[in-house]
Amino acid sequence: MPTENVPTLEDVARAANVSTATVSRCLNTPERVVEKTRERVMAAVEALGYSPNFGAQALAARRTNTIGAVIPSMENAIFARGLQAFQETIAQNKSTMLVASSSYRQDVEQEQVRALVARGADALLLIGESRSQEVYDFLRRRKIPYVLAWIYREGSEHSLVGFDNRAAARAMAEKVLALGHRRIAMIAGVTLHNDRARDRVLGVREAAAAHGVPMSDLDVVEAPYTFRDAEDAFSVIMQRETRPTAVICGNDILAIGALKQARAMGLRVPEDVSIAGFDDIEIAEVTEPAITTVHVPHRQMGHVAAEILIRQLQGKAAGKEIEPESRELETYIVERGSLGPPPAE
Amino acid sequence: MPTENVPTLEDVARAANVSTATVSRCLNTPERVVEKTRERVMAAVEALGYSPNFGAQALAARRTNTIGAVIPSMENAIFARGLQAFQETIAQNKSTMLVASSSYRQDVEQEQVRALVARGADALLLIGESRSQEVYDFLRRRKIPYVLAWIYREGSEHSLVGFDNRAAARAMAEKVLALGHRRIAMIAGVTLHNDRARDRVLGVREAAAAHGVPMSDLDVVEAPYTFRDAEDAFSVIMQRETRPTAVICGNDILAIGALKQARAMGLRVPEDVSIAGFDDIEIAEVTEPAITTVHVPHRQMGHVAAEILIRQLQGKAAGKEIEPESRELETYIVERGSLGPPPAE
DNA sequence: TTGTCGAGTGTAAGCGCTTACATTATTTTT
DNA sequence: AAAAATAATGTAAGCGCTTACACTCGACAA
Repeated sequence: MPTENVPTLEDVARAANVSTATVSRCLNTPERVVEKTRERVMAAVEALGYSPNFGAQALAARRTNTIGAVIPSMENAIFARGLQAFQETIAQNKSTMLVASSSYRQDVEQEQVRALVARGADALLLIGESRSQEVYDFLRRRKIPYVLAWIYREGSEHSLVGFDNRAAARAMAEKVLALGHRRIAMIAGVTLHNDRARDRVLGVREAAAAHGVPMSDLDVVEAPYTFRDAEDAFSVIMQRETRPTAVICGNDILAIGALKQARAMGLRVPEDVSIAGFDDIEIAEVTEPAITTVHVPHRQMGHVAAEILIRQLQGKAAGKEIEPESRELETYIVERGSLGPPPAE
Repeated sequence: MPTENVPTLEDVARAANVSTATVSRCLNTPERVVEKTRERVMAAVEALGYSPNFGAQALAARRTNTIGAVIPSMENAIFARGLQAFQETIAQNKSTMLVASSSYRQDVEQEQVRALVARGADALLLIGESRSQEVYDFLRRRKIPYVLAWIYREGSEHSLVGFDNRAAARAMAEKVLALGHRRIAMIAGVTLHNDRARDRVLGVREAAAAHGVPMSDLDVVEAPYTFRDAEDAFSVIMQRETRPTAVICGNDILAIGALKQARAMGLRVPEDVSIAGFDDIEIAEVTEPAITTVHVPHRQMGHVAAEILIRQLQGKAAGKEIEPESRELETYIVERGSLGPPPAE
């Protein structure tokens, strides 16, 4: 039976009859300790049920083996899979992930970044690129490696792991246009402080313009990422003079809300109106009809983001400067049932 | 411009021309410092951009202001809302939440508990009650307050915040039986190491037995909480000699998978077959038909769990023994479209 | 044999903070 | 106005660990 009080390094050292330095080495750099000693120490560790004190370790080593992530929301599944992959990769590297969510608010995000850094996060995963310069300055001054995910563009000064939201959205719009749709509308996410949402709108607008299809400001309505808001947005869109034949949504949550509202309005999808999503989260597959959407490589994104951070951390430990490293991932359109040709007039 | 290096308490003390103790007090117990001094110190804190070193603080104060949570999965929305509420309440108390997910595996969970404690978690939120005694012993020895959520039963030695899964499932089954169904089946979650899943099965069986409705082992099939597995399970069930007229699912994910498969098989819900869910996660509302399910007070659960932990932590700081405190919450059935009377024979 | 070297281990100085206790300033009491 | 009580601040001892540096000792070269 272990003692009442939590054992310390010193207890182990005493039990194994070595110095605390040796115990520490056994735990951190076992190859620097001769086998016989190591065995003795490990036995003592085992016997006492020793586990290092995190604070002390962090203080002395100036490193916490903790990587933080600030995501906009944990209430929907958009970031869940990516984060899961991120965490798995982090864990393989003997680090822990700390998550915080910002509710899509820039001020909250900034607060969370500070909190995570204050708690010793060695590195950070953030979503998207648009945030106050202050945050970047803060991170740079503190020399904290960070990677921005869910986004990619050439020539950024940051480390980016993601895809070109604009191009992907454009591709989806192209597909919609290719099917013959000429009246299209969009339910976008809230674009304020959200570059992914913004880029997706841009992509759709670009494609429309390229095909000479007019899209007024009224054809793009923004909605927070909830089913309810999407339903309302869809209603608004469909009550306009000339109804669109296709509604492109900023993500799958919005698409599902739109789909539900379409049904409520007695519209068949895709016969009466087509709906397209973005993200390919799990539920996009189980609706009726299933959502045609842009597949995003969530797991790969989380995985690669983790790898980059780990590499930067190693470089930093070796005294090198942190240098940005980006990676573009591919998206593709998954054709399911919600997108079809426009109804004959 | 702040200095190149991260400022320490001592830097602040020097800048404000006071001792480090005073600075520490300004930050932690401001009422113990006279206003004029405090202003001076705060100005210095501001000017230097000081933020305390987490490790040092944890080491000296023997407390991290971190509360850990180990949930079975973050890939589906089951725990998301509850966790969000938990985190909000924790945050109000100037603590941070650390999340880990166990992928519904008991050994992984045990590992995560250790990891969180090693990382200095002051208290822990766990899901359900069924885990190795070792874990409880470990927590008790380390004097770490913990609460078990998503579950409730009388007379537990632990702190429980949740609802009676068995009674809730029984109520749902009663409702199904009251509608006239006499051939019912269940798609349950994997019951191994999962008391919520187990209790839900028990509740359904109890109700069936009470009404003299036979339920063989074949009528209850277990499936991991994914759409795909639920689809397969539904197929299996519907291929049996005598088809059930109602399928009660262990949670909404399973219900949605079942619903999808029903459609794929050309069965109308609820005309040909009724489907019931459990949890009332957001998507249960947007399927067609929407899922009739057991509403679980996710947010309240997270909120109350956090409150209990905070209280226990305060008690502990005051030198008291940790004493378990439980709270039962109410569930109710939300009637939507997926449950109806059985088809006429 | 002596000197050199390197591997293994120990010594001890912090890491940046909190807090018990000591000291000094201020207020209250008599 | 002096004594006593109280409030504000300072002093300094850790908290439990890592790691630079010092030391010991056997292997090997000269």
